[in-house]
Amino acid sequence: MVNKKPTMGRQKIKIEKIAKKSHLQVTFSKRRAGLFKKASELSTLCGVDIAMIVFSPAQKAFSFGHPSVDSMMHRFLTGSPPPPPPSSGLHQLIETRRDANVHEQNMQLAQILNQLEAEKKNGEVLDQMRKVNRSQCCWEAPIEELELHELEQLRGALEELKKTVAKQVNNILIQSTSSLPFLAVNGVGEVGNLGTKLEIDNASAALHFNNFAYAQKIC
Amino acid sequence: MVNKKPTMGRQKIKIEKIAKKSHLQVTFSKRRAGLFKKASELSTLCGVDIAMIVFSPAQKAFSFGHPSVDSMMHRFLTGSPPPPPPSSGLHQLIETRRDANVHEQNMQLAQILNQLEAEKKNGEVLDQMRKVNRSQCCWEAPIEELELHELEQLRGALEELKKTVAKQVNNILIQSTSSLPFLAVNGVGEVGNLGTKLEIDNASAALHFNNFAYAQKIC
DNA sequence: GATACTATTTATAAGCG
DNA sequence: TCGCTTATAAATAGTAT
Repeated sequence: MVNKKPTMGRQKIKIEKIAKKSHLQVTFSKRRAGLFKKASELSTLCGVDIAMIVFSPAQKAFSFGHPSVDSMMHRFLTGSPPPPPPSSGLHQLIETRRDANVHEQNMQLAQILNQLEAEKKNGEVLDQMRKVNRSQCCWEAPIEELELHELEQLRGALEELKKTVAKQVNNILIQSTSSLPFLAVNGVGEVGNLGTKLEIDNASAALHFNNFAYAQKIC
Repeated sequence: MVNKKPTMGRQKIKIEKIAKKSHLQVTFSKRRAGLFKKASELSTLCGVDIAMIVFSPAQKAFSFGHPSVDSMMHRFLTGSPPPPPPSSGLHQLIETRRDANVHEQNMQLAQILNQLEAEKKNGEVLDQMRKVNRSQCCWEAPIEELELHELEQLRGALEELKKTVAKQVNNILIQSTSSLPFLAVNGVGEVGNLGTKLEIDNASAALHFNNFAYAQKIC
């Protein structure tokens, strides 16, 4: 009887950058799928919202977002008052926050997540940026030298944002937003002239949640 | 001989909303940790960027972000022509992009991811916002009525950003930013009078990166 | 890049302190 | 809420397609 097994089976590996590119590619593919599945399961099991973005080694990006965005935006816009947070001690909370640096970071994250999800919905942020960008151009000549020193400040800040976007144009991104069953729908299409591959996993799911929803309303 | 085993061992479960609340809490805790660990591993193994936010059942949010941005941004900004997309067809890509709605979304995602990671590093974005906010105040009176119609546009766009942040104050967020070993540092603290719990997993990871830094420089 | 096929390594559902 | 243990469910490394 030959003891030759078909494969070595799973081998233990160190968690460190994989050198061999082909190998890395396979691992990325598998683990990304696994990660998304896990996220999807967590979302379903606990009824929570999850947003995630993963940039592939090839400069493409995969994103996963659980449902919630829809319902969240809905409540948000329709203004349906959320149950949990009793608006009572809200102000105190706000005051306290000013001293908590960590909170600021958290806020930023939350804010960004919001935008992120919002964009997915209607591309609001991009519109904002364009608007800013346009305005900017109009100014440079006419005002700059007058006395609007402050304006420079603002402009600088905006430019940063604008540029960040502009600079990333060459990053072809793949976005796949899915919820469970996670691999349900799958559409593939070619876009652009660089052989860019666009993949979209989309399974509109059952969301729950309303975070920023009331935030808007209360403050 | 008693065949009584100490435990049932892991049992198979259906991927569906967990009813028992105490159970759900435990599962959430464990799986979130597992998810973050997986994300961390993927990030390390493949050297890719990952950003993720998870809202807990209690309206708190956990976020995970891996550094990698640096490598991406670095290549991007230092102009080192990224292997795949030869910067040659950049303009074409930009043009093409205008017609690809999906690409816009992707860009937005990328941009936001960037900001997100940037904040984690030094709260630059927050600073930006504050700056903008301040500048804004200085203007309102002096210029507004003159002829800077464009300015209004810009201001409006900025206000949106500012407001988004301000409006989210009541969302206590738990941010855990970790890289491997992922559970290294762990701080817990109580905040506010709502029994809000703030948890922070912080493994000042070895981030590398300065996004807006060179962005500013290059553009 | 994505899949299929196993042998193994991991992640975890339960249960207990 | 956490931490720890155990038995079992899942994920996945190595390969080949």
